[in-house]
Amino acid sequence: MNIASRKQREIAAREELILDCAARLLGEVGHQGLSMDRVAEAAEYSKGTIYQHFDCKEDLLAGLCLRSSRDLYELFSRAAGLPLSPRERLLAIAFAYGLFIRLHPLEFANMQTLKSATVREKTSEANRCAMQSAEAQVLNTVTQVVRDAVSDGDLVLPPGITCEELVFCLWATHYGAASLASSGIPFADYGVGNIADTLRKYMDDVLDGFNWRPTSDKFDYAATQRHLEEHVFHAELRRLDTAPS
Amino acid sequence: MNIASRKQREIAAREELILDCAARLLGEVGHQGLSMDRVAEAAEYSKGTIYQHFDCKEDLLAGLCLRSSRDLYELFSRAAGLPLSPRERLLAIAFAYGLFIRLHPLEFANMQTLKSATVREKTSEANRCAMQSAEAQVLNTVTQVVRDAVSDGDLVLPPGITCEELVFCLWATHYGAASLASSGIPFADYGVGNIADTLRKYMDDVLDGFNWRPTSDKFDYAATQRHLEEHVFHAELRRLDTAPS
DNA sequence: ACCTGAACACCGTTCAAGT
DNA sequence: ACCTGAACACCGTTCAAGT
Repeated sequence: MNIASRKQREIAAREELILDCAARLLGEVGHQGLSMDRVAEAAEYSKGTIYQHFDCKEDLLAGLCLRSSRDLYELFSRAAGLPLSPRERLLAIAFAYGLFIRLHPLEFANMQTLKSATVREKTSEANRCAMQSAEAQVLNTVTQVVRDAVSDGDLVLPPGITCEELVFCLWATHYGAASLASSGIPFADYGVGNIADTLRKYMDDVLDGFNWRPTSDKFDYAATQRHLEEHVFHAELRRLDTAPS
Repeated sequence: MNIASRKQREIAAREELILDCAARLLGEVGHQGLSMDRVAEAAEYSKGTIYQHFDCKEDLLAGLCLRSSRDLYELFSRAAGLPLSPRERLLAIAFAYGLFIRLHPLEFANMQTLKSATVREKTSEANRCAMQSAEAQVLNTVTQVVRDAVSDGDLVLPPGITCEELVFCLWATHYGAASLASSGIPFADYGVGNIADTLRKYMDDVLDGFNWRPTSDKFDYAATQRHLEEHVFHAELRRLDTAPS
């Protein structure tokens, strides 16, 4: 029994090593250059051993995506747990999302890849379930903030829309904006210079439109933004400035 | 001169033939199965000839994407040109977008692929420019409807947000929702059963929040929706019912 | 029992050889 | 001048042969 569990730990450690190597390779050679050969070589195992851990390449990518989801969950948890009003905490989550994408552009691109039905259905069931539950954790973190706003009386949802549905639409907006922003389409030519600023302004207007109190004419959300930048996520922002990949 | 122009026409016709074959193959073998070998075989030309038309595989996919953008532009033009109020016409455009995605799921997936910076930068400059101008046409169609609303006095934009920026955010929302919807993530488990209905309801609330007149408490937009389904896009919807791929 | 790496099928791309 | 398809390098995946 003891031997078996030690063996299990070793296998888990090797899986982590493989994922570490894959993550590093992603940064060095990009998504296209990441091949099973290179992963095997970097991890100093044979390809057959890699395939004992991951059913196929997509499954390996799913492993990376799962890690990213957990990183994202940590950032979201920090944002959602701040001693601020629900609307400020939602702003903090949106900020954390943009921050995550800027900190980990390749990991975000990989998460986008995994949001393709054809890719996803090739992953192992174990990894797919794990990803699903990680995604649910992330979503629930946001949903809870909206629920807090409702129970505090800050937000009255319009009839026919639930907290979960609102969160889905907010997610779609931010995910869509991030996807388009990373597409290389020259939006500046269309009159959209700074996408992050545009999105933040738009979300202010949308939440004001939902009459989510305190509305932005009664509260200085720009000050919250500065607080997030200068204190809450200061360390992460510094990492961005020093290493602009 | 005459001979040269005839030759040019023949080359253009062959390019269309190649794209026809590629589009058909996309439906038959999917994105993964679409190889340059298969395209060459289906078009009954050698691979070398295919490469005379398209610099690389990504360039061929860009050719398909360009066609899809033109199809989308046609649908949007019809929606934007309806003899209805600006807000109804925006609803019609949103409907057309959802319709396009349901009619051409594989083409939409291909357009998503082309919205990746790494893929896009491999395409030929000619195709990239053509895609860009096609995208601009699509975007401008929507922007014009918003401009009409502003000049009619139906919509007063909040300070600090332009028509173009609003359109970008609306696009991000619908694009993001469509991407997530086609990801295979089981949103029903999170409490979002029907994504299309959710999005429509949310957009009603958002536009009401912007006080875009007539607001939905003064006007029956569900009736507009029925009108679109039963008359304007009736033929397309029938195609969907008869051939549910 | 576990790991290896040669072998296989396939793919994108090129280019010398044909017509 | 234009087209062809063999050849090349690479990739994901498998599995017989080792230890």
